[in-house]
Amino acid sequence: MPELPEVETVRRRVEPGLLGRVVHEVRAGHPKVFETGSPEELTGLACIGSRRHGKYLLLDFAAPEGDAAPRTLVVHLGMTGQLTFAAPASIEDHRFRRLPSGYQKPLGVHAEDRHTHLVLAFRDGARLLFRDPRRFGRILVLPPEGEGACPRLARLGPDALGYPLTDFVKRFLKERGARRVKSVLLDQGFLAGIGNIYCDEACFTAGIPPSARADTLTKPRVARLAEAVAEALARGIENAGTTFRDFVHPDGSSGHNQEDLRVYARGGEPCLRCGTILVKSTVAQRGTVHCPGCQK
DNA sequence: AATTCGCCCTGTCGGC
DNA sequence: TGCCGACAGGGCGAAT
Repeated sequence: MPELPEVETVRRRVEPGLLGRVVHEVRAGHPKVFETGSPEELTGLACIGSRRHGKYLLLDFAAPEGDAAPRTLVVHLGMTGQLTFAAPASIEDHRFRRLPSGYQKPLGVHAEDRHTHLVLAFRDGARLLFRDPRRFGRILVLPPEGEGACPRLARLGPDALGYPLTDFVKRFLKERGARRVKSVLLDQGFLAGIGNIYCDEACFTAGIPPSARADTLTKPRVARLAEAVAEALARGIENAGTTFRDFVHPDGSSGHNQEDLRVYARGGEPCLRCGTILVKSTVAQRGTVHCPGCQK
């Protein structure tokens, strides 16, 4: 489930291939994937840069000569979204799919299939593909002035990457309410980019149970939580994202942060720090793992 | 007003 | 072996 580190990894790795390339042809798949605007509007435009806000990837396009109106392609990967880039001469790998035994995948770009919902074919033959079997992902095409008016983006709080710890503490204390800690961290309006994996990991590092009521945390513990969130995200990016099943880099390769996780997906296994058996439960309607020994 | 619930989706996995 | 229910969960609108 692509969260901030996964999206940032995709952004960094897909941008070099996109810069300067001009969209020649657009193929769109399932209509429900497209929420606002149409990808056809990108035809003739060149990619001039990329941004990210929380889990949203924003690709900016402008006319090479400057006569057509610019557009921003907004991509949310949802649960199973994959954004891949095929260089002009690359060969499609029809074996591109998850292997039953683990996260090793053949290198290559997936062939267009029934789950491919967007293909941007560039003039030189390169292609950007969006594939999403479960279709929780969304694609929006916005004019520059449409960004502020887009409800999805407007609802987002500040991006979690590089967010000042003092601001985190201040706003957490002010906005936490009677919710559980996990509920606050997952709230994209509070902070944009944290999902289930990095939430559980940060709570473990901070020694806070995800189910604790947010309004019971003392200020020092909130400060620890802020640090833990920053640390979890930074490590996720260093490790190029977490690949359990579907997440892939634009070239089809995998992240390796899954080897560095302390609690997520480790329910029933011993805690790496104290040996206590990790407990799996449901908090804020999400599968949650924590260590009863380390998180009190 | 704040918080929780139900729904959208398909592939995978465990149990029988 | 094969079928089937449970599960994964981000975000949004509805319900409480």
